[in-house]
Amino acid sequence: MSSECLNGVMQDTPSRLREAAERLLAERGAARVSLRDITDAAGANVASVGYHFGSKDALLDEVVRDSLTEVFEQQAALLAQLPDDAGLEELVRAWVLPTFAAHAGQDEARRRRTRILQDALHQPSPAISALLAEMAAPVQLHLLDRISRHVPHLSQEELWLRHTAVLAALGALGSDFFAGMLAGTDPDRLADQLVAWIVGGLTADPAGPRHTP
Amino acid sequence: MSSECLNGVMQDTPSRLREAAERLLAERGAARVSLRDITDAAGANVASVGYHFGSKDALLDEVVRDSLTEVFEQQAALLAQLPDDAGLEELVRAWVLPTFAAHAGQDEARRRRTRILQDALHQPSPAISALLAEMAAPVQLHLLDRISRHVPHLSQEELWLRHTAVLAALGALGSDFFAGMLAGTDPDRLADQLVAWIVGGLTADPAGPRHTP
DNA sequence: GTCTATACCCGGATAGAC
DNA sequence: GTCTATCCGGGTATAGAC
Repeated sequence: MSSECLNGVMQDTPSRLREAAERLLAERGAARVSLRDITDAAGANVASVGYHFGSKDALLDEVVRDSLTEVFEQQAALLAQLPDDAGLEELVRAWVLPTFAAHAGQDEARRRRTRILQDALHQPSPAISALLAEMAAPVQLHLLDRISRHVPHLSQEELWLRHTAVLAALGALGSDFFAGMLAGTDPDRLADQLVAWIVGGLTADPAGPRHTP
Repeated sequence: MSSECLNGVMQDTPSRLREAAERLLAERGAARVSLRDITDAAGANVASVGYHFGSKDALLDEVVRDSLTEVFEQQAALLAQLPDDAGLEELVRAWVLPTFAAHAGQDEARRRRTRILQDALHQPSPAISALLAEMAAPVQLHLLDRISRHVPHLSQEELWLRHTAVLAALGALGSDFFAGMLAGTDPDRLADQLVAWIVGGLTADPAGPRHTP
């Protein structure tokens, strides 16, 4: 029997595993989800993950990949929608909203995706890091290109550093520790404040040579 | 026998465990250090950690606590040394250097400490988070107080967000993923550029109310 | 009081029966 | 395709040697 249905909603084992993994990943983060948690939630056997996906990590990678694809597509769509002469703040907003702000009153699926992206962003796992770098590259490069027109005083290197630092901050702010420090602030307001901060950081004058007037 | 010496250098078991744990923690990060790694490196039995420290986490907490103490003391010393009318950039420099820049040509012990602090900063472990919050609080509050004089246009809430975001970025930049993105940049130069970026972010105008001219 | 051997539980992977 | 049994590595608790 390859499907478990009551009212025709449940699908085959791989789908159920994917669904359970995605839900648990978004709820608890990769660090606190065991193989048994997933298979129990999916009503499947421990070995089923190995059979259908190869390993726990392979399943998680797939789930993360799907989530990231949608987040980055959303980001790309927002960017494509902006006129060619869009202001820096609009660009930053298109950058930040899909990766962070969806904590707010968005639909369940979207909230899951951003949780998963943030979890991936502060994940030390090499596989996920590679995945992230591979998938983020196209949008981020496009973003950098458009941002660079607004900050001509920055070298490539310096813009790259700031972009990286902002990404690092966005990822880390999703962790329990930092999220706890910011609990109590309205998420929409938080997004606005983050955008203002990021724009300020990007437009700042570059570091001059030390002790040289 | 409570000590293992060749030339009178090696100490008792707890010290050797602490030393090994500190070294491995700085080298690989908490996620990739097992109890057996530590005890093997220290020439001790698996159970010795439980006996002397209670648990692996307790030992790691102790090591982290020691490292953080020194980092925050250094930060406090740098701050105390600055004149009352110190500029924002100097304040930020005193903030960033102990927590980040020591990647550079510093001595071994200091490099270890900053590696451990960065690892702790992007560690999801609740115990470490609590530790971090407890230990960082005094210096960070003092820092915030002095910074706030330079950015009177920011509300408490907004300054807190930016401070948190910068902390998050500093922690995450130490992770393999982000460190890899910045490999190839001279560490001293990186520190200067980070300072410039942070100052810019702090001095940026706050977020206005959305869609209200 | 210090240390060791050992056994236990958990989590992931996998071989082989069905 | 599915399941059981088993192995291995990791953290912990304890019994007993010295």
